[in-house]
Amino acid sequence: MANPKILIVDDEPNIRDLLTTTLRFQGFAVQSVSNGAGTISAVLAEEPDLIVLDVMLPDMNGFSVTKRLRSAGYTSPILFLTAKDDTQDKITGLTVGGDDYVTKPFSLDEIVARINAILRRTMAKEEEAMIIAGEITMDQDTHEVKVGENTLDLSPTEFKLLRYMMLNPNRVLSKSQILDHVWEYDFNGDAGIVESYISYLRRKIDPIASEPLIQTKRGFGYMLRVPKP
Amino acid sequence: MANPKILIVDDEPNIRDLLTTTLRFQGFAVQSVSNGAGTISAVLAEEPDLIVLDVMLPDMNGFSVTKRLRSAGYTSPILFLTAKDDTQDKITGLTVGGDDYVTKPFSLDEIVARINAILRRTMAKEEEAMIIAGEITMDQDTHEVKVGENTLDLSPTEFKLLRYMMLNPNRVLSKSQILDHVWEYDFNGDAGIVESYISYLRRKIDPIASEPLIQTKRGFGYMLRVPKP
DNA sequence: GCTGGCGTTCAGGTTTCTCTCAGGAAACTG
DNA sequence: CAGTTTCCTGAGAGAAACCTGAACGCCAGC
Repeated sequence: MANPKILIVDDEPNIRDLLTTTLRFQGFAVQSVSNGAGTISAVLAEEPDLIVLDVMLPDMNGFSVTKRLRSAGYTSPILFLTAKDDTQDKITGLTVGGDDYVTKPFSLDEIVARINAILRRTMAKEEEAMIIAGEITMDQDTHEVKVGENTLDLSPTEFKLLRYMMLNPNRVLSKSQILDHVWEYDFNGDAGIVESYISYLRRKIDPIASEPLIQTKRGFGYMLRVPKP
Repeated sequence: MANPKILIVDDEPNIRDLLTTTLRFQGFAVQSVSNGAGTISAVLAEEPDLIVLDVMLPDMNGFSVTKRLRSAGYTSPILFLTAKDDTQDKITGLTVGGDDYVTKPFSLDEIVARINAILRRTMAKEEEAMIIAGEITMDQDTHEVKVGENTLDLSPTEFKLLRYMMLNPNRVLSKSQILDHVWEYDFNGDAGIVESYISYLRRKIDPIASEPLIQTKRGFGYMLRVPKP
């Protein structure tokens, strides 16, 4: 099967570029438009497998766009981008079927994970819900993480950090790389927070792992060590 | 495949020349421009496989340039050059979609290694993460170095020095040559530090190697001896 | 309103690294 | 063989990178 097609709808050029670059790098075929009016024609022309749709557009809102898409016969799922203070019922009104939403500002890791989760359900992409890295297993649907037989209890950020590392095993990841992928794109703090969270993860993983799995590569970053298969 | 094309964007002529010469010698097809305005047209005309982009340009900053490149449909990776005292949050947002950054002042070895790492991932250049020189192997992704079956634990500088020597085996490398490639370009200390680091390397390698691998060519420099295959 | 979990910052402590220097060893020169 | 040059390496000062406990504010749920 060819690469899934994704259409991005957002009026902020920064967000559009950020998403376009990231998703292209993930192997998706990406198109983007900046307003609601262009969405309909782009969808009809491209027939994307998924739409990333900002709810607040200058010319029309997510309801109108969705309504018009649905009545035009488009049935593929939509991932909505909403502001954090949007009311819950406004959001639930939008997400029917395989749809989902993430709040702005998001982290890139988050968006990619959600998109894969949706596509896993709608296209028959089997088997990818489970991430396995050595003795650690992570179920992206249930958020269950295990080291050997022991279940790990992680905070949301710990979970995302570990997921990012598990998706890039045996590779040195710099602190800013981690920051860019795991934290929200407008995070404006110090890279020291990565050190803190690495410390938290170690405290939870090391006591039950057979060996230290998170290694420090001084001067370069961190690495999740996974033995060769 | 033809040689990868690289575009260098920096306003300091010294840096431009330094990079141009080095990268041409590495076999890349190199072009260079001095400001942000010229970048767009150069990119569209040349379609480089990678851009080396100084974040601080006189006419516009790296963010603006990147933004305009991305919205012009240019998707190839960018290696950013940033000042070391730029706060980390300025760097944040840069390492997305295969992009990377190095801080000024850099070492030539560093730049070349990063460029190759990026191209390895974006163009399907497989298998080159591993550098092999006789009984020494070096994995550039995991930073793992082995002599035979034994793993070596190296400091960052030791690692870079050994990498440079492994990339130039059976060739006498003068101390100033080593200094130019392994140390940052503005380092103005004594060449004696190379002696120190050669000594460190020997102390770690010789006990587990079958024979002394680093040879002194008195009056000329050092050489990593690798038997013909 | 209270509580507890979470994200974030910060500072002290610790480890590790870089770089310099100087005395001694080795190699070359005449 | 004595003098000279070059190289080797131990010791150590200082800096950088890293780790971690503690504190604070925020927010959700009770």
